[in-house]
Amino acid sequence: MAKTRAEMMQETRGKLLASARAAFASHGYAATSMDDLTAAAGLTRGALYHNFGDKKGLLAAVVDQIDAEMADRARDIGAGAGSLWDGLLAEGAAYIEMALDPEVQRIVLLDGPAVLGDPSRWPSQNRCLDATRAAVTALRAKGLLREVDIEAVSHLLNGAALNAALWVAASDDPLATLPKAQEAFRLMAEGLLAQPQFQA
Amino acid sequence: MAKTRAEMMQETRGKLLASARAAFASHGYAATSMDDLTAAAGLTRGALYHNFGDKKGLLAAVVDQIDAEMADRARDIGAGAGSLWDGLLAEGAAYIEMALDPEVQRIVLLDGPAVLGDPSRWPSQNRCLDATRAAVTALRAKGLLREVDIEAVSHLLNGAALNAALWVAASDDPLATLPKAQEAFRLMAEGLLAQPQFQA
DNA sequence: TGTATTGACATACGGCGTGTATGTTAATAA
DNA sequence: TTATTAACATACACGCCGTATGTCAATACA
Repeated sequence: MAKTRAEMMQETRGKLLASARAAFASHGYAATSMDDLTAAAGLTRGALYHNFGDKKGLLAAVVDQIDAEMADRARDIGAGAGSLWDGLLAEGAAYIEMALDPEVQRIVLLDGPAVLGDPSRWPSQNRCLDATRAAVTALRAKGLLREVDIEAVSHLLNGAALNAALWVAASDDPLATLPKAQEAFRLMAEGLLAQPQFQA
Repeated sequence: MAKTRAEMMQETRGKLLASARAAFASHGYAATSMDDLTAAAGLTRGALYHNFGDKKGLLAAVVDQIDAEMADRARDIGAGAGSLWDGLLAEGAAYIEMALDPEVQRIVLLDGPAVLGDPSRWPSQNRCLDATRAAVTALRAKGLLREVDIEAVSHLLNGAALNAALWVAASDDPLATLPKAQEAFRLMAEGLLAQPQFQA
């Protein structure tokens, strides 16, 4: 069966995204040229500009893709936990672990915010924050928390996990550092939510 | 009195740093050209490459300068507090507030890590982290904490403050959001350090 | 004091990369 | 079957970084 035109386009988009992910992760956004990128995918810059507008558009698409995968994974892990509390803590631990991936670290955590500008204004890179917010919101809706500024708490927890992840990735022995970071994060999250102001 | 040569050089370095701070903060690192930068300072690119090596070197110098100012300010605020506990919390609040400054936000928090690479490997942008680490270390030395993984806690607190700062800066009404972020951060830090594992 | 030398900075040049304008070809529609 | 659109390739113009070279004043030295 001959492929339809829309299918072909999806295929080229996929090739470009895959090539961009590899290139951005290994050399960084600024140091990768569109020529090399597209050549590695067996295409030219014409396809790229036609599909993604410009270089920033391509990065935005890549960030969005990775962010979606992270959110999916975090949600599965959170849903597999016994309680909402455990789910929130497990998501945080998973987030720290996922940031060990160079693609996540370099593209989503470093280049993404710098190139795309203020993260909170962009639709991408917000799904993980949305997951944290949803977890905190659920806790409050269940009556397990009260008077929580959900936004503030979400951003604090996300930032803590993010920086912990960067620390882990930069450490001499990431695999040994990871559990320390996850344990400290768990203590932090529990300590915050155990504050008398929040307890129902 | 005629200025000596070293004084002249310090003066040009200062001019270039000041011009770079303004340009990087307003347009971002990538969108700033060395020609415009130096022309605004009444100089040419020759002076820049002679003094800072390359564009990254200039950014590193700017980040270092701002970071030093932040650390000084945080240290003053921390030293003015009554206790070590209050000092640590006050430094965190001050950090969140300082990140409202576009120079801090854009240059130190966004472009710095992306362009200069892994923050923990760079001497700059670590003084604020050093301050947090020093505060936690002091608490432990005083016998007020035990069995704290100082590194993990420092990175968690720093990351939380950083992300909170970005959230505040991006909010519709930063001045109204700031106290919420600071309050939530205080609760988080207190909650973490109040964990039974840490209490002496 | 006169000269040599160094160093701070300016100028000139080459190369690379982005973005756009134009061209080409294959698929859909009439 | 033909006209049109859209996906993609090719060609060009512009800007910017980094380096190589040049210039001139300040210091060192005799």
